[in-house]
Amino acid sequence: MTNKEYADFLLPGNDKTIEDYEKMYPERNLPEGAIVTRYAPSPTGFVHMGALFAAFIESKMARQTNGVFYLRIEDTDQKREVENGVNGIITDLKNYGVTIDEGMTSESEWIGNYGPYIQSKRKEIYQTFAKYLIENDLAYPCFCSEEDLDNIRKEQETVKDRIGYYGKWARDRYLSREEVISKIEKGESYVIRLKSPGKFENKVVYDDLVKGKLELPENDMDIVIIKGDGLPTYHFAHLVDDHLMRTTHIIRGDEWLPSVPIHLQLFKVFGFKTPKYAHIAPLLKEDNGIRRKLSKRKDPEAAISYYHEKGIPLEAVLLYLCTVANSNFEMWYLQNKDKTVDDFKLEFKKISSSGSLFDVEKLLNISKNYISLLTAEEVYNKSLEYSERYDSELHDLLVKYKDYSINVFNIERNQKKPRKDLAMFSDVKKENWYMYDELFTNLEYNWDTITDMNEIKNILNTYVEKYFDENDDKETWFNKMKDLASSLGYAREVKDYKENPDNYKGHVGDISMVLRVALTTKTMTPDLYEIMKLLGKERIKDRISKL
RNA sequence: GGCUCGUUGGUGAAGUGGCUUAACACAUAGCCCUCUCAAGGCUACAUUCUCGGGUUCGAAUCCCGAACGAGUCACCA
Repeated sequence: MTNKEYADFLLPGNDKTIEDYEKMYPERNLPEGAIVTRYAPSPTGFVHMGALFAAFIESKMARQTNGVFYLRIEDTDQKREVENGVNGIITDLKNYGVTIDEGMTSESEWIGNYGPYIQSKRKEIYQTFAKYLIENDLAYPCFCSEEDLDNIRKEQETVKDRIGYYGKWARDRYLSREEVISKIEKGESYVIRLKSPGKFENKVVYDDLVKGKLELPENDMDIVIIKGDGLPTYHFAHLVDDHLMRTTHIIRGDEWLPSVPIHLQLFKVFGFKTPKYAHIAPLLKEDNGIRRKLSKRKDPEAAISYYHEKGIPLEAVLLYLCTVANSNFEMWYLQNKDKTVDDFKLEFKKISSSGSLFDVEKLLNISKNYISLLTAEEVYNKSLEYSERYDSELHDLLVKYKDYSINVFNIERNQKKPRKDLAMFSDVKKENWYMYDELFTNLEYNWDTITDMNEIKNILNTYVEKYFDENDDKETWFNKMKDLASSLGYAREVKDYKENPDNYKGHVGDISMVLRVALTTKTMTPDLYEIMKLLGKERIKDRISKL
């Protein structure tokens, strides 16, 4: 039996060679300095904020160098798979403005010339590469059961040796070919392991784009490359896929840092050019005084759908992620307000090597500023889009009163320092509900300094009878408020009242407040004159008389 | 336990031996402006960079050690 026959015996199936695949997936013809990156999730649910953070950096780096960003699905663990997982990822990415050049576009379709972009459809490719190793005596079958492995580990613990399947502990490493064949003929199941040429005492040095120069022990573990079901492990799939898809930069979470020696070794064994690595720290959350990784299971704010449901604009999320990625972005953006994230050049070197606390407070602040710079029409359109999906009541009102709603959004907006009351589109109803009669029910009035109902009635009646004229401009309107105040024994100016509080019942502000609460029930609203303008004569009189 | 990484305020952080009496932003507090709120303006908020040694005329920045935190050690990714 030749080496080739032996390899075919262990992994029967196709007869392609590595060269065939090299020809099928040639080097990419890209401009100098172009970066090829990928986002490679397993379809186990929806996208996590930390994953979006990584995907954001990956796509940004590709984009700003005129490179390629693609989506590859890592579905080699069939136990963990979730129905419709791929579609969930695609939607989440789309919702957050991360667009792909190549890769999966649905559960089973893809675009690009380096596919399939889903690992379960690449089984033959991995096996071809594994066969090469077997042929060259760099890989071998291992028949250890879970129990066998467990025993090895226990023994290592009692002897206080390093844990793992390596060197003298690699039980099946030296099995003869005859032994292997007879085991297989008996029907024993097996995996394929790398025959690691590394020594733990040796160091491998490599330069991580984020963490800097790192010195790690060489890999000496005979890691599994092909599992019992014929599918590859992450390590092997990483080698094969990122080589054939011509990825230049591997950007991933720093939980992968300890396996870099494995990956470096794999690339070396095949003689392939190693990609550059950038290991980014996870987003953190403070929980009872300790910092831990933001967890999708424990933290609702970890799922990016959370932001979508609240109506936080995707631009704001991206703006925030960009400040976390490169903190100099914040300063740059302050000086370039008319620019967007796309115009900023992200740098690997400026990515923090330790994890950042994910600060929802700051995100909201960014979002608030972002929304304040939009036009009323834009706010309307985005609110419409949001409510269409998440708030049908609001949606109906926005459709029914389109121009009116735009005018409501326009209050204190077209000015140098625009109003900043909306941090997300779910705030629209919270902030503006009283502008819609349909929502102006079940009222609870929050009177401020003046709470005596007789006095309130007196103020309102006097106002409606003597001072209300819907055609007044703002100055006239406000002067009339002052007239009203003084006619009832209140100070025209707040200052006067503060100087001689005993001379007055209150001041013009107290009077305005009565009107404000009567019309909106709230003590905190935007400009009262503007509100009245939009409400109009009939509704003003109506709301006051109903009171 | 082995290996590896990290540690500047409540938070994100700037900072690479003298320009730092530690930038900027968020949060918080106070004042001002003001018909209310939001915004805006002003002010306050680390005498010190986890701790302990060392090198140096000089250290947050360089070296050594410790503490703490994190990651990893699967036929999961």
